[in-house]
Amino acid sequence: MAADPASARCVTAGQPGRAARHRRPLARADVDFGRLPGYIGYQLRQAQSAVFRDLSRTLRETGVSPGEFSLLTLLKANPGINSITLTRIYQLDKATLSLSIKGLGKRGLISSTRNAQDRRYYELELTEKGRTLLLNVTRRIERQERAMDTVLKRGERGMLLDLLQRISRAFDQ
Amino acid sequence: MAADPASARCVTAGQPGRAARHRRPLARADVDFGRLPGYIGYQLRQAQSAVFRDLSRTLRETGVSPGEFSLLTLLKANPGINSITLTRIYQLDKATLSLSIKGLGKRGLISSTRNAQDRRYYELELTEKGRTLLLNVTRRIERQERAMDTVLKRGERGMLLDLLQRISRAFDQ
DNA sequence: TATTGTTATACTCTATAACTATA
DNA sequence: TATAGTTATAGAGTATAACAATA
Repeated sequence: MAADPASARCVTAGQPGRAARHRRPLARADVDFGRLPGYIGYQLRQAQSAVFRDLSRTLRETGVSPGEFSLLTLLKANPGINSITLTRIYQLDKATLSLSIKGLGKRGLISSTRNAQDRRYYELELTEKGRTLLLNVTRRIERQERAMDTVLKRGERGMLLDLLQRISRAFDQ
Repeated sequence: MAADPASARCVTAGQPGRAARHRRPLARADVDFGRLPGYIGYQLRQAQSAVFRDLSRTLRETGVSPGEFSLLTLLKANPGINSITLTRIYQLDKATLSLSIKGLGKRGLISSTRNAQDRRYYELELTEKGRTLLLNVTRRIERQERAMDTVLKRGERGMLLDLLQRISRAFDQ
């Protein structure tokens, strides 16, 4: 692939050659992406990071991160769920989740109640404050989802969700 | 927070109620995901992290991270590119990219040549060692891509790539 | 003055290991 | 002995700010 081997090697600075074409920074449009755009892994990362970047901005004033939003939503739908179940869902270590849960608890968004039948478990639940904040955050999330719909034609959202789920499942462990 | 005796503020431990249903950990199938599965942002994160997790395992013995793979590929396709151009592509801070580049340089995978016309620029290029390693890494990446194809029907890869690109562009700054 | 690049520092997210308590 | 959960620590990956060199 390297046309002229003399073109760089740390010593040829200034010699005319391939590299000399890049004296000025390339515009994005002039960059050759090679096979990257054909890789699902690459496009997935690009899309995810663009969405994540936008979402972090949108959620900043709520003080809730995208990951915490998922956690709160799961807690709302499954009051009393414990952290071991959450680790199975997220494929995160229990120590990692323990920190997230501690953070949400410190902010008064969730409560943790020891189970009387088996005192090793803590039942997690949204507090009133947590429920209220979650409503606000959910509105912002859904505004972002509607923004995505503006670049999707009818039926394409469902298609995309299905394709993404199949990719996830393909690598489930 | 769970270990905190103050968690007794929840006081309902042991009382029969909603939480009592969850004395034992829920299986994943029994968890209510609420509206999460309908959010593109959520499915994107799940898919991306599943793929990333698998890839990190696959690439471990090469010593190259997924992000470094993209960087090396771009360097191969655009010999002489400089780091400012790379920051535009990746939307990463120049300080962040400087660290990645330093890492690749230390491992002898890329060379950095000062431009003689404008000595502020460094032209980046793969070394022979970098080219050889990239071939190996690319083989692994493409094996993963073929694994994804086993869950996709004819035409669906192209559809997915197109949808992901549109989502990325929708949030391009 | 503006641009390319580096370094110091810090923050977030994550994992591993060692620990406590409970069963 | 096994399970739920916490804490300490460390490693990525990232950003901000201050800086040096060059234009």
